Amino acid sequence: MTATIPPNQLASQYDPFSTEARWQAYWEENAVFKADPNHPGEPYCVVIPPPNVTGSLHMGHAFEEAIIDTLVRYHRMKGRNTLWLPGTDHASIAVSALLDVQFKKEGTNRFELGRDQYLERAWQWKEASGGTITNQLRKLGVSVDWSRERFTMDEGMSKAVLETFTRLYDEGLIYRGEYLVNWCPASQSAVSDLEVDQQEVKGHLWYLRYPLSDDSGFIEVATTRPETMLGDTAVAVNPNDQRYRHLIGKTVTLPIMGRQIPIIADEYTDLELGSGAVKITPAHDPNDFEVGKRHNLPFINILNKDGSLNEKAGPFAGQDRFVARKNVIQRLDAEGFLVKVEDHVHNVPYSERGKVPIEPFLSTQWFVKIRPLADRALQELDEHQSPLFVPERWTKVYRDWLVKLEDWCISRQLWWGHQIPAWYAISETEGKITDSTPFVVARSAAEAREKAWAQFGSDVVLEQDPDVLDTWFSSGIWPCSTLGWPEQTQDFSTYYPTTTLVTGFDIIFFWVARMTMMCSHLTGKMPFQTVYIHGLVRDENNQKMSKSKNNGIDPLILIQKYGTDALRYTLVREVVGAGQDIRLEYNRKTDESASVEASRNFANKLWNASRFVLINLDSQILPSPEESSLELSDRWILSRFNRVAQQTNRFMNTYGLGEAAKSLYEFIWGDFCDWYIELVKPRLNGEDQTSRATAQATLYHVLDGILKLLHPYMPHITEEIWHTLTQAGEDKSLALQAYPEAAEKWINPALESQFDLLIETIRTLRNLRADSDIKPSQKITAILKTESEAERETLEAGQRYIRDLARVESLSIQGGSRSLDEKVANTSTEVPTVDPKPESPQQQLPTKLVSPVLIAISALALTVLLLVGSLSLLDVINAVPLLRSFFELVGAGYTAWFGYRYLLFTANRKELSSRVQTFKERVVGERSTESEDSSVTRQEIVDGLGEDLKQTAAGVAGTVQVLIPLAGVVDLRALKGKLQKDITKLEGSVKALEGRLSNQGYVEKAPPEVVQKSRDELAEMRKQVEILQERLAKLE
RNA sequence: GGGCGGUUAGCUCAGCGGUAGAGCGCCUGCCUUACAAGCAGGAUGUCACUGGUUCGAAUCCAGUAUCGCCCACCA
Repeated sequence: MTATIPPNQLASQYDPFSTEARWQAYWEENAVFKADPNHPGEPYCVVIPPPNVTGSLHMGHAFEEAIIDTLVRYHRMKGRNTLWLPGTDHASIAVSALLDVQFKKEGTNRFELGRDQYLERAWQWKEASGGTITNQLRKLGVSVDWSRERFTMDEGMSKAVLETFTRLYDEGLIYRGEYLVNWCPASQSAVSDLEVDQQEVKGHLWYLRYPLSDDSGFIEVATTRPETMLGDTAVAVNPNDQRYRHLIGKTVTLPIMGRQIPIIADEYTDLELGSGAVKITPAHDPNDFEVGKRHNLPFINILNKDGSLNEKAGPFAGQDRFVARKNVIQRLDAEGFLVKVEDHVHNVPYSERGKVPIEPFLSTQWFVKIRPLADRALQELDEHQSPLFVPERWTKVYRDWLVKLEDWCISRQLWWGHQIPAWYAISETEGKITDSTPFVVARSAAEAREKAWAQFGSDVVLEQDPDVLDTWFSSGIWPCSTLGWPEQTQDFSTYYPTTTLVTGFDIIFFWVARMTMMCSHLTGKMPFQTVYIHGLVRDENNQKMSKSKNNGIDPLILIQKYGTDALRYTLVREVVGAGQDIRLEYNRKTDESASVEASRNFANKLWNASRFVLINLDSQILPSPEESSLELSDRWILSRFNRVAQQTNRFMNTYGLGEAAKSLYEFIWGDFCDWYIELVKPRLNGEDQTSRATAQATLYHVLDGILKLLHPYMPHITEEIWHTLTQAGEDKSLALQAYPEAAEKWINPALESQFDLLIETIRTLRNLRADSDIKPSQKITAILKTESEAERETLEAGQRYIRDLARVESLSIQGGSRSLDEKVANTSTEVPTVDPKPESPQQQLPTKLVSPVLIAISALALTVLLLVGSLSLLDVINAVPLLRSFFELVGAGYTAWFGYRYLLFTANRKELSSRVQTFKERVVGERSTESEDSSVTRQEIVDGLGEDLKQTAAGVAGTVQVLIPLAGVVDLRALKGKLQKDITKLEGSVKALEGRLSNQGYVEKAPPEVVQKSRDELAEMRKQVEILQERLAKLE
């Protein structure tokens, strides 16, 4: 498995496709993620939110699995005893609907087929296509333990379901009874409250008048479902309603049906609404059901299971509910009972799966008595903050729901699922299951027989309840049943309770709450410590992705285009802490996504950085860098590395996956690639073997750490590179290596800020060069000058770095550091050093007169020193003999001039200028013997060495002055404009700071360190303004 | 009707009391022997609005607007 391609033959573009497939196969074949209960470390267990076995992978899965896998891989590398358990659920209603469609095509239906044949076909279907979703999960690179894969209808889980049902029944927490349920006429089954969606529809409000039975007039009622009047058994008014008080107790004659129904008083009736009187249909409306119970009204069911009206509907029997609605209205209108019709927008409950309006329907069903279970969950929440929700705000949502929760209808009139383990003694009720047929609940048919014999004698005839359980009943025990419960297996004792449940907010009620209620009741322990709730992945228009809108974005298409790591990284980096919805950029015409492409580019960047490291290593295995030989840049990257390791760990421990992903990106690209690799290049090609070896070791060490840090986010590419880098054998996987911990001793903020100054200095130089029209290939000499002791030290410490970078940037840089000044001073006895505070150089530089000769000598000495310094230090210059290098001579000239003008003093310019003239002549002389391009530029520069030579481009970094000669035909006005703009901007900041510091309140009340910081900043900015103004003046 | 979340650069989003940030896009210059899926540099903001608290508010509080989500039995 280990990559054996020589590093210099690695492709310059990363190919995620073959790589990802290879490592996915490797992980699975080698059972890298197989959990071992005996593994040391604190257990870390996640059970997968089981996708529907019918399903195929959508973006929501990709998002969720990416989050889980990142967490799981992280904790595995942290040494936890890790298990991520995969599986699917049987999705009772979804599969039934799917099979119904299939059978309809074949011209049959489930009732014709019969239960056994139906189930046989269902299982065939499951075997054939149930693997789709799990194979797609594999393409995400999920680090699950496939050996522990479960299905909610497999043997063990079915056993757990039986155990749960019988136990809850024995405890009186499951009961059978006749209640109003949500009936889906499409699937012809009851559904739970949660499986009902309210949809706003434009309907009508029909006003009807019911004649009082004593012919003394009418009472007016309004309804949105007029056909239900056929089942009315009362009219209710509010007891405090003066208008109707006298009618209470009287009866009305129900139109069409002709039966007399009472006018009753009930607080439920709203005085303000409609006519103030409301028709009561106890068998077809949840409120009316309650009213009916309170007043002992008859319950008249007018509906069949398929949504048509039954014989209780009189003349409308057999008609579909919506056909009947029209006909009832027509009849009422014809007979003068319809008062008026208004347009009316209202919410209609729809069956989530069946996509048709549900009917409140009176039927006998199985229910879970929810209060004792919900109260227990509430107690866990209130007393033990269990489970802990992340983000915290979901706690309230969860809690509120538990508080108002009502009994849960768990029976479904379907066949695919767990058949309810209740056996009816049908011999007691003439061979039929009726509402009053006695039954026994048992774990098996044999046990049922035993129980029934004891109760009804051995001639009892038993029939199992035909209904199945709500899918969520089995999903509700997923965390315990998948781990072996009710058996006390080693897995169960080790990994239960699980650590974290990761899921979407839409599933808190469906699943999370049911797990907390059921599992805690059954095992005495909450099923997980933490619930991490993520947002939704929205489409490019910020729309929720849904089948009906057909706006889903197929993760597999993006994976094919950019690779799994790229998609995963994109999704995870968008997570950030808050659990917000994320929007995925996507172009439907081209199937492209800019944000996933950016992640793909990041993978490629890492690939190429690694290629660079590999190419530049001598041997594959390197020891850690020798501490004593570490250079500034080495220490800097090590400091940054350890800081980012610290951040990553911190973020991951608080579910800040997005922040962690972003900080890694910035470190890898912005620090490691952009700076460290660049400045290490000269060392790798240089003569200094110690420096070279140190750079190599540091590169190796940091890259190795980067791969480990990034592995949970981009598992495939990191595994690939890591094997090549370390030459680890097949027995090793990066996924099982220890995650880097931050070594605090390497984190050095002072050094990092030193480095920031250097970076800023370089940036200033680059800008100056660009502004001065100096081509990248041209070598120039620049002068850095500072009056701050700290900055001077930084520049000195960074000299090597600056030189290295200068080489890369084709800059040759001379440092105006004290050590050089001292050397200058040592060359002549009386030469003053730099004035530390040249407020305005012209006036404030030392005015003490020194012999012109000495001045000249000093200037020359300085020049030579700098040149010699350059020679010994700069490879650039090695390439060309000293005096043959035209540009360096120019540089030398400039240096001399600068040295004269700014670094030394301004005493006798004339004298020096003659010396400079000498330089000029020599340079010109040299030039005539060499012909190089861009001679115009050179000519100008050379000319510029004389008296009309004044102009330099200047910038500041901190208060370090950066000066370079102007070259070529430069647009002075643009240059000045730029300077002026910088000054204006700075002056604005100065003003703001001055304002703040002159505010007594601020100075007195703000923390001293904040005030001091402001003072320092103000001082620096003022200095910068001065410097820039000075430079501006020089350009005039 | 209750509850929750969002409103910051052209786009997607971080930041959540001390001088406004990233990625993408855009502009300028570069095929520099890790990477053009790249390098260097650059421009861009009444931080939705109005008040308040504070020495200081994008950040905290109150309200408004607006977009979105969840829950809810109103005939």
